[in-house]
Order: sequence, then structure tokens, then C-alpha cells
Amino acid sequence: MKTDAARHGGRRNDPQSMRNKLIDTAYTAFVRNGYHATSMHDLKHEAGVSGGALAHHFPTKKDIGLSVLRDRVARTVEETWIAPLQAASGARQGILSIFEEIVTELEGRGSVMGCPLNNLSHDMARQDPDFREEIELTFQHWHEAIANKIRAAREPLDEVDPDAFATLVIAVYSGAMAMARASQSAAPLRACSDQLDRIMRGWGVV
Amino acid sequence: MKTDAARHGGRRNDPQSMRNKLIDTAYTAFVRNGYHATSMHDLKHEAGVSGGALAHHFPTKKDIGLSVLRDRVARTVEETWIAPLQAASGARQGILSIFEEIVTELEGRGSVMGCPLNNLSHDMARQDPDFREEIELTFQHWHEAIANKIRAAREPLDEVDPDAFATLVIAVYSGAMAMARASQSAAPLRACSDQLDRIMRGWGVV
DNA sequence: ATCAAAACAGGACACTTGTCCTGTATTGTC
DNA sequence: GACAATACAGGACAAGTGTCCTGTTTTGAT
Repeated sequence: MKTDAARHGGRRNDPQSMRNKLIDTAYTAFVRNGYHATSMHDLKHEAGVSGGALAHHFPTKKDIGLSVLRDRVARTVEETWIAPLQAASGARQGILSIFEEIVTELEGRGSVMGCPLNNLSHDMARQDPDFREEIELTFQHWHEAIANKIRAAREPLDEVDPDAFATLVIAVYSGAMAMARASQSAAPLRACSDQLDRIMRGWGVV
Repeated sequence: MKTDAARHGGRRNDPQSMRNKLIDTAYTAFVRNGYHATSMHDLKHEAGVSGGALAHHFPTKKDIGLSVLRDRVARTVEETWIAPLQAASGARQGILSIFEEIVTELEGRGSVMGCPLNNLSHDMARQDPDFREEIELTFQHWHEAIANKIRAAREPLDEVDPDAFATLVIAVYSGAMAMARASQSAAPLRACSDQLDRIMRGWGVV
């Protein structure tokens, strides 16, 4: 019976895409609804996989949590922040266009679901030290990328401390995202982007 | 039997302090471990009350969540931000001393548990629209207090938009708190405080 | 073709979750 | 002191939680 089904195009093992499907589902669910608010049953259901498949690839919930942090969150930060910043002509222009990008994306769809890293940070960091470590690492990469972009300026700016300023930028972005989600509006992001622009101009940041 | 116990100093009804004890326990538990990660049983256990008492004062978990937001979180923001700011001689000095206050408090004990409003914001806002509304309201009060302090300056600063700047300050604080918790260090707060100082000096904020 | 390991199916399992229910003690009012 | 309303005790309850377990199918090496 089942052999027949297999012969006629039944199940075909594809562990890698199965794993990816699970992580993708978990990523969106965690960011949208939170780590705790998402159950294993939810994941099975939304991904359309059996309990056995889930247990095989991710024996515990912590396993899939860590995979989401490593394989998706870190990549999202890389794609939306680090890479665009490195490609930008200058730090100021790069940072502002990233803000702009996020604003237009938020206004495209209706709701604001916030910064993935921060959303999961609040939810997962206190749950497990391994989560916290992973999150801290991603913050560090983010921080380094901004500080490096400042340092890469042609003429050194002795007015601005690259590390402190990078921390400020991340804090502004994270905080603005939190406010944006609470108010369900992109206004806080616009305001903060505008303020950052003024600050950087005042300090001669290119 | 129980009547005897009562006669000899048994239970004494004190609904108000019972309610306060529950909200206090819930507040610290929610801020420390999160709303979802805290169960009703945890609350009963840590507060040392019976299920009947909890159910009587707070029929559902949402009820105690709303009470925590209204009676504790809003008050915390009021006490740590709004009141000190109004009492301060100027906006700059006020904001910086609030940062300083938090830093020393964080370094006093070992761990950083973050900004209560933001912690609960991430955890509760997406759970229920009523939660989100309450959180947004608190953000607005906070915002208003800062903007008013800017506007209260003797000589008007046409360089700085009070509303936009207030948003920036809140974002910086919230974001820095998130980073401080992820790294378990007060360094991000120090860095951001320092940057804010430079910014305000540059703009002539007293 | 053989066979062990990997990939998946489907459900059982013990435990926790939030809520509710019955019963008793205390309180305020007359 | 009578009595209804409130305040509390303690546990029942169904639904949901994460994990694990027994089979079956597929895969890759020989």
C-alpha cells in the first residue's frame, strides 16, 4: 500500500529542505508571536510536518531556538545592516538609507513587528545563557560593522568615538523599533532617523 | 477548630494588601522572567497565596497583566523618569543624571534586567491589543514629559524639535537597556549617556 | 541484493497551563 | 445576633506543553 504510494510519487526524503522549512517557519513564528508563545505543535502544524520529523531534526525546543538565532537572525542583521553599510559610500548616507529602507518596508504592509534581534532578545535571552551568548555575539558583529565604517572615513574625526557612536546607533534603532511596534506606526523611526542625520552632520560624519 | 485558630490569631482578611502583594510579585516576576514564562502557579507559590485568593482578585491572567501595567509599570516610569526630570534644573542635566542613576544602580547588583516598560512591552504587546494600548499610553506620557522639559527652556532652541528629540532620548534609553541586558554590562548605557551629553551640548540644550 | 543508518510518520507520555468550582471563614450592615 | 456579601482555601478540570517511543520508509554504502 504505502509502497505503492511511494512508487507513484510518494514521500521523498529531503532532509536539508525539511530542516530549512522548519527553521523558516520557526523564525517567522518566533519573531511574530514570540518564542514562548509558539508551541512545538504550532510549528508542526504551520510547517506541515510530522512530530517525528521535527524531533529528528530538533530534539528539543532549545535546539531549534539556537538554530533560528544562528542561521536566520544573524543573517538578517547581516543582510539588512552590515552588507548595505559596507557597500554605502559613507557612514551617514549608509545609516540613513537603511532607516529609510525599513520605514518604507514597514509602511508597505500594515503592521510593525519590530527588529528580529530585539524581539527574540527580550524573549529568549533570559531563558537560557546559550541564547544570551548568541544574541550578544550578533550585537557585537553589528556594532563592529558600524564602528568600522566610521573608522573608514577619509579624514579622521576626532570629535566622534567610533565605538560609542556605533553603540548609540544600535540603541537608537532598537529603541525606535520598540516604540514603532508599541504605537504601530513608523513615526518614531522617522523622527530618530531625522535626529541621527542632524547629529552626524553636526559632527562632520560623511 | 478553624474557629479556634481564628480566635487565637488565625487568618485576617486584608484584601488591599493581599492585592498589592500579588501585583508586586507579578511585577517582579514579569520583568525578570517575562509574562509568558511566569505561570499562575508561580505567582501563587512566590506570593504564598491560595488559588482562591488569586482567582478572587484576578479572575484571569490578563487581569493581573493589566494591573501590573497600570499600577506598577506606569508608576515606575513616573518615578524614575518623569518626576526627576521635572525636578531637574535643566533638560540636559536631568537626563544625564537619570542615566547615571540607573548605571550606578545596575552596577550595584550584578545582573541587568532591563527597562521594565520595554521588557513587558516586547512580551505583552503582541499578546493582546489592550496590553499594547496601555503600553503605548505609558510611552506617550514619558515622551510628553521629556518634550515639555525641552520646551520649558528659557531661551527657545530652534535647532531642536522637542518631540523628535524626546523620541530619540527614549529610543536611546530603551535600546541601550536592551544591549545592556544582552551583554550583562552597563557599558552601553555609559556610552549612550556620553553620546547624548555631546549631542545636547552641541545643540545648546541646557 | 543486502543491510545498517538515516529520515520520517504518528501517537503516547507525564507534566504544566489557565480557569473554575465547592466549601469555609471573615467582614460590614441592620 | 442575623445575614448577605465579600475574602479566602484547596483542589478539580480540560486543554495544551515539550519530549520521547515504536514502527515504517527511504537512502547510501557494500
